Amino acid sequence: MTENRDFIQNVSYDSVIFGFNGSQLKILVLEYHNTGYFALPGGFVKMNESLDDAVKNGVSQRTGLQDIYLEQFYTFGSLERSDPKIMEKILTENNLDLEQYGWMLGRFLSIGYYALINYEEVSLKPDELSDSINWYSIDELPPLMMDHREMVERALEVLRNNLERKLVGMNLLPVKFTMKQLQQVYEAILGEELRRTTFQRKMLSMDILVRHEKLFQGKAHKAPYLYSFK
Amino acid sequence: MTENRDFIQNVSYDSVIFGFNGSQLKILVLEYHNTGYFALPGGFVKMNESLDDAVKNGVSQRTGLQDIYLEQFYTFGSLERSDPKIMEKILTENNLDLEQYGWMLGRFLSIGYYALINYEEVSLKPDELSDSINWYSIDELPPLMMDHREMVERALEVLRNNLERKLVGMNLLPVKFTMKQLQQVYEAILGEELRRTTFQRKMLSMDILVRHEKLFQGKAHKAPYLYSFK
DNA sequence: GTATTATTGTAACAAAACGAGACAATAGTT
DNA sequence: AACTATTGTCTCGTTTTGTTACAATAATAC
Repeated sequence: MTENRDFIQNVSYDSVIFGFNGSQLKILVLEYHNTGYFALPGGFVKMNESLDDAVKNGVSQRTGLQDIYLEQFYTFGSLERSDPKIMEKILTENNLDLEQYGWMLGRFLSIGYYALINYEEVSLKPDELSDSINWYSIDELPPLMMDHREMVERALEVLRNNLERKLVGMNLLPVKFTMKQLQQVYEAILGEELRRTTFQRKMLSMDILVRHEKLFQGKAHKAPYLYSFK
Repeated sequence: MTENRDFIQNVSYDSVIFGFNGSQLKILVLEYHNTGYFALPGGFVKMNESLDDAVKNGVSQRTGLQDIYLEQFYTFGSLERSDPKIMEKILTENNLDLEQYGWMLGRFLSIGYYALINYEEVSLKPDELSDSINWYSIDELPPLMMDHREMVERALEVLRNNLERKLVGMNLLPVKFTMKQLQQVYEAILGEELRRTTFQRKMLSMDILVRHEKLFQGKAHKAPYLYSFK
């Protein structure tokens, strides 16, 4: 089987890119040309490039964003996870030379990263092999190829565990946001409803927020304050 | 540079093997022949072997244990972490052919795992390249080569985070243990002292322990109960 | 034996955190 | 001017945690 000396062999990365549309947690999923295969955005690591940079560049290219919040969550290394049949179909449907790209059919370790990005700011760009990249709500995902579904589950699990210790909201919300928006981010990630008063009290007591002017939304009720992270 | 087709190229694993000697948290560190280099036990992943199995086998061989509790904690992928000079010295001091083992001098991604094992049960075996493998207290480690020190720090960090969610004590203690021993494990991992009464109340309220007979230690005070995990 | 000692198990009370409900303030609608 | 939905805050009761206290007890010293 052929190789590609530019990349580390048998290693890939996959990214679970989270965004928040105001009410739902979403991730980016791409679809490969004429195959029906849905997949997480992924890529390979160049021989003279750090793992973090490889992921950063890949996510940047697809989202048009710089300064992306990334967190590594797991490395997938089972034998069963790799499926040369699937990769072969993707290559042939893209009219790619199996001689040249045969290295993609081998067994791969894949390092999983999740990204938290501001949903509003992205401008999506599919890569060469895929004809679309789109947001999907995390509870309405299409069937994902290989072990990508498991990757999403595990990313979510780690994200939930990190929720208390890292300022997750900062990366999923605009700079200024209401308490309700912040609560909705937490609820979307945890997949459960939170008590409004308890949530508000806790957030305020943590001393991480700055209160700004009120936000007048043109609604028939009291206007909420805007907050930002300190 | 030569290759070895049996292994995935440019990928290794390293293991932080924790044990508890009754009062201190310790890890296994090996020393390479005639080099002064101290390192974490590591190895490579065979092309037809899962990542988990590779680590399991490596740790088994060095400790003589089966059924080892392993947890992956991070994959290290910077460019600077690899140092061909160090690897070259290790190879030459072991009289190994640079032509045959030259693939070890390249750039490596390394997947970090930590293991929790029963200190009493191990029978240590150095591998071919190292002349010793020994327990070191985590606050009296020798200078470790490359980024192995950082690996230990990060393993500890993840272990601490997992302390509440996983039954860490089960793997570091004998089957039956006293409440004080359990507390000492927690204190050693957290690096801080815990209140005896609060700790005891919390552990008992979690409904994970079974109380057995008392342990008479020949000491001039009340004998503690022995416990095991449910 | 009996007093002594250090440690253990648990109770008791105080302080802090949290759940649940209530209510006043208020931006816009009717 | 009355009404509506949402927000910010307070209260009160419950649960959890921190702290102190104390009785029980296994071995030792006498």
